[in-house]
Amino acid sequence: MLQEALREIQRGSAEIIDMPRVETLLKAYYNEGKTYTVKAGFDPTAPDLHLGHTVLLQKLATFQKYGARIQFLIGDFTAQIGDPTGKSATRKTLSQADIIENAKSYKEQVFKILDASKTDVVFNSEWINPLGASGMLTLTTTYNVARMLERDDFDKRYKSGVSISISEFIYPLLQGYDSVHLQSDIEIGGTDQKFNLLMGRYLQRAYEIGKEQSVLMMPILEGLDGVQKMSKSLGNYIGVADEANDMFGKVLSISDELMWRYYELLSTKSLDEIDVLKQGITDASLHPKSVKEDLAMEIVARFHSAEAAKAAKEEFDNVHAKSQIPTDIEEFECDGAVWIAKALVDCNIAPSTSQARRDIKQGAVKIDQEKISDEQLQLSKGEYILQVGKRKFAKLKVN
RNA sequence: GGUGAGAUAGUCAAGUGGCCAACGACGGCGGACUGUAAAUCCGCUCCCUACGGGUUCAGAGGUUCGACUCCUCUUCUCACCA
Repeated sequence: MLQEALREIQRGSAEIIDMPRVETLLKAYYNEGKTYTVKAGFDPTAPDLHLGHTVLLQKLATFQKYGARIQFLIGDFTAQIGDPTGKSATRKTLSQADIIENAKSYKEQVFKILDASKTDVVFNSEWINPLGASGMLTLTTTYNVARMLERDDFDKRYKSGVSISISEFIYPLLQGYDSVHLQSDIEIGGTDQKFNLLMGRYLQRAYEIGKEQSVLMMPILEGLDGVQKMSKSLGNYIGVADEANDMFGKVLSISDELMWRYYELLSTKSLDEIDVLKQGITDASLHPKSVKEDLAMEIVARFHSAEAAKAAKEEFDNVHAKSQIPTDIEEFECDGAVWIAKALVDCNIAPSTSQARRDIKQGAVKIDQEKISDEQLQLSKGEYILQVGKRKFAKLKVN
């Protein structure tokens, strides 16, 4: 039991600092029923989560399974500074109302994964504001500039002459102080957070609270392309709020190799179960596609429902395996005869008439399942199902 | 503060007076093959009801029949020096 717990906790992690202590905590849980705390910090600015964010949540859920109480920290105070990740420095400050609103949508999304009864949602302004100037000073005396400059991106920026504001130095200190206040036993975060995570450990020692948190770092999840990290701006993400059909399709579009990565980081299947799947593919008793479908079903079910997952799979089979038209297509209307290229643009399935013409020329455009080749085609009165490529559909009603 | 280099389409990167809507690579899109996988092959990749027209090469002027290419100023980036 303990061994299994340890394995699941280590699963997929990039690095764990002070694993022996994690072991001690778990032993205490199994032997004496003692719980422990695991902290993870989140930015209140972006409640728009994608699967990359859920890697961390998934790990927290694992901890919950093995006796942890989660400190879900919303960094409302630290958000005013902005983590110095090297990106363009200043970000706009959020109003109190915004933060509350964001926190609310966080909860909606997050508790699809986490057990709310074992989670405390906390805001760090709660204890940072009361610190006051003297508290802040005390905090800053615990560290020095030379060590602060050890942080990789500070080092690079300093050497290349890019400005670093003093407030950015404060950021890691505050994040570390959160761990002091919360008396966290373990903190988890992305690998890019290493410096800040270790700061928590260091400050707990400096403040002599009688423990030093262990740190568990999760790797950054690759996006659909399998190369770059999953991010909204790269467009290679699966959003937790994505439509069930979309989500299903996106998961199925990943490569076989990436599938295992997703299994490891996102699935709730145990490592043993996953090994069985891998074995099945090796000896050809399982088809990779069906294994991928299982993963897609699991993910869709998590954020929607089991029924939605089933429906998504059926829809997918219909559309792709049997190449039928999807059941749920966006509808448009227009008046009078319409030029086909214009119609494609109006229905948002082509970006410009130039592109639409090219698509037609290349045989990518279908009307009611029939491939067309005439760029000059005029659509007269009636209803049409327009299609560009394999994925873009629209229904157009010409009046 | 001084000196030098540079700013080209989604990104990187050619192009130094007409052959330039601009080589190439990547990405993206489409097609073939498939499992809407990967790999591979082929085509497309500024806009416009288009064998033609329009607007592009940091910005503003100028020289020229003609400029991404030359000149001036402006803004920004980078390197070296201080």
